[in-house]
Amino acid sequence: MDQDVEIEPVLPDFELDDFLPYLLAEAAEKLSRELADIYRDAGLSTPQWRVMVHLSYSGQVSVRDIERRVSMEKSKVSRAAARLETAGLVEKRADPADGRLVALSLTGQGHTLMARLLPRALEYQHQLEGLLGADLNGFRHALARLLNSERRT
Amino acid sequence: MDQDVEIEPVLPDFELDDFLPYLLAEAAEKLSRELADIYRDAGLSTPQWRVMVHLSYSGQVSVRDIERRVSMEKSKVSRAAARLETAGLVEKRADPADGRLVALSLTGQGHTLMARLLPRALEYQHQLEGLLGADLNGFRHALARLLNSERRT
DNA sequence: GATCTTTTGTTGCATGCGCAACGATGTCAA
DNA sequence: TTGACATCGTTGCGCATGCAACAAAAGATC
Repeated sequence: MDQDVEIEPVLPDFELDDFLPYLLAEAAEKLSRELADIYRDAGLSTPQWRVMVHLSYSGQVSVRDIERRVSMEKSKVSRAAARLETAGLVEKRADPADGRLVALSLTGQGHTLMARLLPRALEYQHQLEGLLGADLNGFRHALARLLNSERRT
Repeated sequence: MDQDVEIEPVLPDFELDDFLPYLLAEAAEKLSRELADIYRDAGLSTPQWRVMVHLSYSGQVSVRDIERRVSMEKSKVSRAAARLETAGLVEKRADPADGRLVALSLTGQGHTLMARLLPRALEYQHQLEGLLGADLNGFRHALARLLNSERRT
């Protein structure tokens, strides 16, 4: 009778607008784009921005330190650092204690730049916090849970 | 006296772990990575997955439709669709009404694949919802606010 | 000390991306 | 109908990325 009719299983109801990984990706991309408006004028790419931020409050660190702390591939960090050095914003020296390590630090120029950019980044953060209002604490709590959770499988 | 001493402005206190754009980016990347475990076995890339999801509940659409709906570059959609067609998961036909449009739709094979993958994606979603617990509503609310907000400056 | 392993940072290579340019089709106005 | 303009999808190109391979340095083991 209907043996040559393709039986297509019914797909479950899937609403993309309710799907958390998708929503989170969209929101993250939007915030990243808006934040980039702050440092793009200074000629910084996103990886370069992250390295600069890390150097701003961590003093003298190695590539490996940044890789661990900011979860960037070490090759990404290495290339970002190379360009920052060329731009005169970062200084690369050999660690005297361990020859494998590279000691990255801000130059005076880099320091001056971050003194200009960081307040604007913080202002943006305050804007976001104001926008979230009463949901801010729950939001932070939820993010922390997601970041610290382990995959069940 | 100290006229040749470089005066370095003090950088504002900036804690990366409290910075919302960074936290959001980290969480989004983590969830995306975990979700990818579900569809990577099927040989799908992330853009391909998004196209498949959209086709799963939108029926027959054009490249432009997906571009608008899923906020992917049209070139990205185009290439993803081309590979999905090669893989036999998606069918590309010319829209009879408008020759410029391409009518994308799932093949039987694509339908079968999504019938297998979508429940697993939903299960992952349920895991996340369970993890967030009481913070879920606030979290969703906050995400909606961020996504719908307009840049002030 | 000699040898093997581990760690650190850079580089080569293949791949995917965004952007612009393009051809093809459709729309509008005169 | 014709010509100017808009829209859609693909493709070429430059560039960033992730991964693996690599050299240099440090550590471990004997």
